[in-house]
Amino acid sequence: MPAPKRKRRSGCPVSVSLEILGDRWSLLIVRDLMVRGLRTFKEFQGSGEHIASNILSDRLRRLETAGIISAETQESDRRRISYRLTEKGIDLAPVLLELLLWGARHEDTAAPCAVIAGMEANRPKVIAEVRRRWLEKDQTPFLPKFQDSRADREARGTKS
Amino acid sequence: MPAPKRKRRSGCPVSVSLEILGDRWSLLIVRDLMVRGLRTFKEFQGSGEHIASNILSDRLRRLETAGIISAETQESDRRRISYRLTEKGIDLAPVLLELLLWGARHEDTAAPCAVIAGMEANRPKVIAEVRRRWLEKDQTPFLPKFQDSRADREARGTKS
DNA sequence: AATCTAACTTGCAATTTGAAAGTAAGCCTG
DNA sequence: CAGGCTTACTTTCAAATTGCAAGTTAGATT
Repeated sequence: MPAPKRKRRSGCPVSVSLEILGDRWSLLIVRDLMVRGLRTFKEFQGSGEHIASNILSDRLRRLETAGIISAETQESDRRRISYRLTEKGIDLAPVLLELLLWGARHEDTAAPCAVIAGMEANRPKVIAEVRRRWLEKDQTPFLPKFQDSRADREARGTKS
Repeated sequence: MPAPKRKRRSGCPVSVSLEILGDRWSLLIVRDLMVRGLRTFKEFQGSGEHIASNILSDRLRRLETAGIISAETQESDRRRISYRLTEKGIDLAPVLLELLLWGARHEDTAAPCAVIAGMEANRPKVIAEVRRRWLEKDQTPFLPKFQDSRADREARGTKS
């Protein structure tokens, strides 16, 4: 309902969503906040995909401008800024879940089949759990880091 | 299961999906194929968001390489190339649907509330219908073009 | 006071985008 | 069957974006 931004390419909701989220990094930050319990700049940097600090800074600003995350300096250490998903941000859970399921089904990823099958069969439960964790500020990781893909591991195994 | 591409940022399925789909255009082409019945280069160009021809060409190539669409030159006119979603491509329906619902809920778009509410309440039916149309090559548009947003219309109404 | 740390900025080269113009293959018309 | 159209691209080139490395600044720590 809110936010009449600048000029849009079109009024199509898909197009509008993609203007906000359509890049290689924004949804990864949302993922880190949503299912990995990460909160700070430094944690995002160490998140495995090696985002450059200027890009991370830019994306955090855009996500905040878009109302998807909010920033708050921590009381205990005022250098630290805690980022948190807004309601609009947590509402991206279904998008992220479907992206995860699609990637796991059609690409070579490090996600265990059993986990994926479980999520696929219980979408509403997964969403509800993610949402509950957000509400209660439960910060324990819901999903692990999925270190590397099968291809990567094999490449390492069969060295050269 | 297939396709061990080149080097991945990580094995996380979300990250992998975003490496393939994470840009402003790819999913719009998928949308045009999935719900608007568009098939050809020219039709995509006229789809409302004004994609440049070099970008469109590049994205079609990438989507084909990724196994999301397939290309076939038409018998009737061999200049014409018909693009079609593969199974992997039609499996993006849930991703697109969730992006649509999120955009419609949180941004100012041209999608009628009633339509959105209907889709939100009947996700499986919407997906099934989209899939059925794909299987049967039913080309009649499932969703319209969503000409422009409320903001746009108001701006035009209150001219200057 | 000196050092460390977190979250940025800045500089700059390399890549990507986007608008416009060009091209090549295949149709179509007189 | 020549000349003009149409479709699907390429090419060109300026502008914007990315990514790496090297600062910078406010605040904590020793």
